[in-house]
Amino acid sequence: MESQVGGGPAGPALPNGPLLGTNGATDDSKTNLIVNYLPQNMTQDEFKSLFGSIGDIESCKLVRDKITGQSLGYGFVNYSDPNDADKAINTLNGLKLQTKTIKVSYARPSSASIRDANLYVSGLPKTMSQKEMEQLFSQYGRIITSRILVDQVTGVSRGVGFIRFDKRIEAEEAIKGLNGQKPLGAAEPITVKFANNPSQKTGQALLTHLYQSSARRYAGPLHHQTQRFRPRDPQSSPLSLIARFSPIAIDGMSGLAGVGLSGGAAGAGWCIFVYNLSPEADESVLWQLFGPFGAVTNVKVIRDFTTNKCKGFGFVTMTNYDEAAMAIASLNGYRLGERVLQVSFKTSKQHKA
DNA sequence: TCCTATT
Repeated sequence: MESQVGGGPAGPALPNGPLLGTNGATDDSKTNLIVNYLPQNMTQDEFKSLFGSIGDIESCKLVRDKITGQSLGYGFVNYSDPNDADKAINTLNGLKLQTKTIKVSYARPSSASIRDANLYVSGLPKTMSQKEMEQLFSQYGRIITSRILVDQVTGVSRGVGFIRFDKRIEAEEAIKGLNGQKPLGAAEPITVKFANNPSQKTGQALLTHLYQSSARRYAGPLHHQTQRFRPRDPQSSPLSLIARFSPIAIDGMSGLAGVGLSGGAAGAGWCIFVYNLSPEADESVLWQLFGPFGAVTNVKVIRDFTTNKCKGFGFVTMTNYDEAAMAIASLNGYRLGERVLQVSFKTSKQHKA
């Protein structure tokens, strides 16, 4: 649906490495997706597992900070089959994971012209809605995302927000046209400038971020998103956290799978047995149920080979014991539609030493 | 005065 770069502009695009046209068949605009608003603690393996549940993945990448290894909260998935990409958008877009609602959409062709196109806007009238702000900016180009920040308690606008344009030149034009201007009937002029670069975070900010993103989340599926936790006792946080967020931990599944944990074939973690799923149940329902409790590395719905219907049970693998225990405590007896789930740690009969 | 969308 997006017009491709070959649309005819004789301008200085495509410096030397065209993304397509090599053999006439490399158009990935229908297989390549971008995924936004991922939970901070999702790993590459979890990311791959989630999107691999839809269909064969050609490649996927969770984008991480080059230095800290921390997830930047978005990633790319390239499916082998365009139909699977379409299916991923239809079934995974809007999926709630922890406190985030993920967004799944086709990736635009990568290009320098779409980078640094994010604007920070302040001084907005408190009454201005996101839609009104978009209307104000839309005259300068195609808006990819917009957001108005609100007070976490009252929900009222803080008068600041973000506008991401498709192209950086559009953002530049918007600054020229709107910075210092008064929107229609507003008492004060707004300030429009490029947003801070995410990589500008100080070490202190990063540390704070680590503490916050690791604070225990609520107990219960899919609902309230309270972020009001106090920083934990410093003594209780450091090592497990650092391990969790280090590059070693992120890529460590391959080499040390199963060590010290009840491992399943799916990899290291705590395997959870989920019983009384409906015949129509699919992987996404397991992600929805367990995702809010913490790091989920794998989900599997057991299906009848011939009918392809769920046989009534499935498995979920979670990385951390306390999150798994919380999920079990909360979801065992949980009513899903007309059914009451039974949830417990998987009892392993194999491999009795 | 900053939500985290370009490999």
